[in-house]
Amino acid sequence: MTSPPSPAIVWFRRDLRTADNPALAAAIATGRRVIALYVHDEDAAFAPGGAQRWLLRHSLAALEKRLKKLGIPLILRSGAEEKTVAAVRAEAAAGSVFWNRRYAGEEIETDKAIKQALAADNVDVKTFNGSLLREPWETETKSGGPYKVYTPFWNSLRAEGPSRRLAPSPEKARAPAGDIASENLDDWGFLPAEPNWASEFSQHWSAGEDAAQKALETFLDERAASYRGMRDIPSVNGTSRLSPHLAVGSISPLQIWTATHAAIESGDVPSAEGEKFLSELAWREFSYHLLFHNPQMPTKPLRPEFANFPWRKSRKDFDAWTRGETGVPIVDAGMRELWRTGWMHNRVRMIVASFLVKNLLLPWQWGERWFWDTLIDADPANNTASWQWVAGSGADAAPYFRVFNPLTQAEKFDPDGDYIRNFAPHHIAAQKTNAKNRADSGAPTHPIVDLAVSRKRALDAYQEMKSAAG
DNA sequence: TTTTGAGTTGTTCGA
DNA sequence: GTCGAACAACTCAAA
Repeated sequence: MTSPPSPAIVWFRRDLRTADNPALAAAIATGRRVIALYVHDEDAAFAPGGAQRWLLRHSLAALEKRLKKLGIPLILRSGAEEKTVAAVRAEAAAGSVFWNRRYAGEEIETDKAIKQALAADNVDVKTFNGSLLREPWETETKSGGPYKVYTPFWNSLRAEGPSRRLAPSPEKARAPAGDIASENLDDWGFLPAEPNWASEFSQHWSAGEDAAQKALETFLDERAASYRGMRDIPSVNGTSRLSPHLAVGSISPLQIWTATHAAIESGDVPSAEGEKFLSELAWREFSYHLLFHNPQMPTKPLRPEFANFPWRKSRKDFDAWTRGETGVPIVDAGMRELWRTGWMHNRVRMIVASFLVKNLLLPWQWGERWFWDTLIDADPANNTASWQWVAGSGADAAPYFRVFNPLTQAEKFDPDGDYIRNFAPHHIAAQKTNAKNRADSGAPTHPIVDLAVSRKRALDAYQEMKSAAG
């Protein structure tokens, strides 16, 4: 007599959805019983930061509901990833484990080790691309290497298109035969208690794949047609706001790509607008391309001459930046939007990052860590690649002499001061009492650094680095 | 192999 | 107020 086929485990990571989930679809297609597993490892590289835990809590709850409709429970376990996956595998006597790939260096190492250990126990491991349009190694220059400049990367991606098809949406899955122990989501402490800094988050964000699909539809129906003109105005809801969903995988870039192309083809979205949106999605792909080919990117400058850059180490200035107390209106507004909503408009991210790195001359790694902890959409590739881009140490980075002037930026992109009024109203009030005030978006009340002096200081520091390197 | 054109997001200065 | 040049060469990607 032969024993019944063993169950298959699907290990969920940053792919918290049932639609277009290649690992889940493949596991169900085997016809075996399916165990859906999520592991929370406090010590993992890129363990979620504080704000993202809020999103994760709600995204996991949504996934649990979705899986229940398919007929299977979501098994929650905490502990070291390698040990925990092995333990659940053994308990359930699973014969195979499926997952969608990750791309940060430490994550690749972890997954490799787990795969080897499982293979040694004769467990079949299958991995998939669930998070990118193309695998980072599938896109190459004509001479065979990775891209280091965005535009040719984008040209190539647009010409080649995604390298996979949408995975079929599952309708039913076979539940595990016996009970498999699961922890309680609410015991993980992902929601803040006192003080509840996330009290406003739910006004701005909804979690789960249904909410993600709705957000995508709304964007394509109502905002994509004016994307190019509106995407840079922080007081306007002009962007897709899909980044939190992408970060935890409640939507896939392929779902976005496919829907956007359909909207272009049906004539609902002008192609120039839709293409611009897709080119922003391609920045995420480019960041993953860079991360895969430069595993040290999260901590070390890509350009070696930055290794000895003369960063300042002022905790005091850094704290003022984190609290939105720099005295520079649009910088303070941005940092307060981040704290209140778990998100910051892309234009303002560039402004506050430039201010930290250039005007305050503080290490981009400090800013990266703060963003990691406070952004609900924190992403290992996007966050590190973008900070390096602003600092000038990254691939295809801004030239060193490009120092944003936060007042000019505010006049340009927040001309009526609507954004500043929303998040840092005290600056507007301060100006109203000043007879000689400039435009609403204008002069800071008491900036912690003089903008002209600190700009010069940044340019000198870069000059110094260059002479030292040369 | 060599050459050539180009490179997300800007600011300031001086005519 | 507007506009072009300077800022700095350097690396990348493709022909």
